[in-house]
Amino acid sequence: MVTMMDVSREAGVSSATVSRVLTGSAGVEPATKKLVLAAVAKLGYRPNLVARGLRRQVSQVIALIITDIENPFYTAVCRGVEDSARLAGYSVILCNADRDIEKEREYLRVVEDQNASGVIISPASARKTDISNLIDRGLPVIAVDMALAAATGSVLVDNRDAGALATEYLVGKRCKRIACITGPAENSTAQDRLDGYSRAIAAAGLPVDPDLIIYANYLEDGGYHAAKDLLDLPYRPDGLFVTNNRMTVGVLRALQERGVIIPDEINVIGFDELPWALQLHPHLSLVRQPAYRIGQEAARLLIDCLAGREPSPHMVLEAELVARDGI
Amino acid sequence: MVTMMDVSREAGVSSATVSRVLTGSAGVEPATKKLVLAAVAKLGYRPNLVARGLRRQVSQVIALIITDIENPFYTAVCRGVEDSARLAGYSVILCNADRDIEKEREYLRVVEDQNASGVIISPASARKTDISNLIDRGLPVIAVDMALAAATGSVLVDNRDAGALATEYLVGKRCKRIACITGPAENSTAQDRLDGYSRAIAAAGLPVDPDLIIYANYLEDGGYHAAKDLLDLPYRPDGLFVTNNRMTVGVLRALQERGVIIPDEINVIGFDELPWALQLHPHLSLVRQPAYRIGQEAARLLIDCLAGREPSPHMVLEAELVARDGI
DNA sequence: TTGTAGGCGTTATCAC
DNA sequence: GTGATAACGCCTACAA
Repeated sequence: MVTMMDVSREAGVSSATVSRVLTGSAGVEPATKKLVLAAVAKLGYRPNLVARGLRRQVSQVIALIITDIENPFYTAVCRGVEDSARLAGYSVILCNADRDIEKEREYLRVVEDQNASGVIISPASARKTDISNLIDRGLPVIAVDMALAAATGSVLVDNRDAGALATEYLVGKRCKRIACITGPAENSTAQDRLDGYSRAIAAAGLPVDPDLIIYANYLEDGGYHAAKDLLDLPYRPDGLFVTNNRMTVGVLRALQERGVIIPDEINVIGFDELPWALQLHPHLSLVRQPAYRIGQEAARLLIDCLAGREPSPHMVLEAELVARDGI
Repeated sequence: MVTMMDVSREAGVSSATVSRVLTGSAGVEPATKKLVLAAVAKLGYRPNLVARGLRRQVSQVIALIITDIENPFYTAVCRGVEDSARLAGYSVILCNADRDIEKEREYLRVVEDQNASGVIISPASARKTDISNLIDRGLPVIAVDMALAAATGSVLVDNRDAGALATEYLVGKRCKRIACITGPAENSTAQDRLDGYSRAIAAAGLPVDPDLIIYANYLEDGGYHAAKDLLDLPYRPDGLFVTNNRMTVGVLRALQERGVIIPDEINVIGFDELPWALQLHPHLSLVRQPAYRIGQEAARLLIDCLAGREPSPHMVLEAELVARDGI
């Protein structure tokens, strides 16, 4: 390994001067600078990030803690974070917390021990996720996907509005019995989307029927069983809002098994991207969060915080309606 | 932050002794040890991993460089790596190289600068991916998904056998004109799967028709256009082997647009998991690599190498045929 | 403008 | 068995 000492010897200056050149501090004679840079190039020197991290007390690493790496929404967020961080010279540690509050807690500890510069997190729970240690240490934490009271900043969509947007689409399709399959009751994001649904139902003058609201687990099987239950009702719904992408897969399977055709017998609107769905299911509409951009902006916000910028780092992005009324 | 010095003062011993207790070195009086552990617990001390990394010259971090984070195969590998690494007390830096040799190179540099303990990589190219720097520095590198001559170890399936397995399935379905859509010509894994196809075609006594072999880009649009081309042939194929999952999505779309029914008009076998496909396309068969296990084993192998174990860390796993002859 | 020196928190090598 | 002490590679007062 080639160290700063080697460079300084090669250039005939002290290591302090090398450091100054490399960190871009002012006050180095241009000639000296040239000398140093030549030595750096000649020896192929690259700073040891671990030593730098120890000295500066922060690494150039940001941690990204996500909820579900098998969910395309979160992978898109990842890409956004990664691309944005990379441009700014940061590395990303990715941690998949798996909707598991324990695993998440453990990762938050690791992040602290590794002296990450900051954290981007899609919390497992708005209430239980505890970032106080990080905040106390002065580490910036940006929440995505779910609001977190203690967070330094956040990049979110208004999930109530998004839920209302989805529901209004179904209202516009003249649906009279609109059902909603949402996530776990303790999940605030799921609750918000459901609130939006309720608001839109009320605004349309439709009756709110508790039978038409089902809480499920945000996974395929949850969507599947919920859809089956809805299809078994004495009066079937003619519209269905599913509040996440993986449940939408289960819903499609249930409909397929029962031979129920979209949009003839029921209109369906999902939430968040399923990369293949738009290709293979031309009648499935959806409300889509700008996942990649959420990641990008979160990283940008975090890096701004690290640089001491950004007074109010809270950002609300718009969810988009992808209406697909047939080919 | 509470340091080892704080602990040593609390316990009334030197920091060297604290270190010995914490690293489990032999030769510490049980009574002293108890004292130290009590102090650690009381102060909530946790070692600074950065300082340890600097001193020991290796971190407890392994880097995972993957080809495509939006491909469910790789995300499953990720989970395997992560779960396995976590159990052994390692953190994972995830890097998404995006099939881009430049991006991959850059990540390999970052990994070196961060003093990762080792690397697991699904190479962008068997020829161009250059890990010699890491190997020279003594860092173990485990290749997955694609063989890499210089790698310390590897976890792979035999892609020729897997390709043959897929093709034999179609032969068994009495297909007479079997096509293959494979990945980029310079991709050795794609080439291997194609070789397996050719071998099986020959073994079945079927003619090898160059029109039935298409090289595409491993992405949805590539599969889509390739399938269209095949459907436009004067004599349509009655069997189709698609060598990766994302292209399979494109193929399904093309078939759907043309109204071609599986398995009545054509039998299709894909490669690698599409989490939703098994649910929504009951007639789509596939050959599946044990993605999660590949990740697990790769991490295990790497950690064994780091511990100085594992004389020949090359592992070949079996791909599995998921035959779906209808409900 | 440049050099010297001390320390970030840990571990390893000596003595004792 | 335990305690000083010197690194690991870098950055930053402070001095020159």
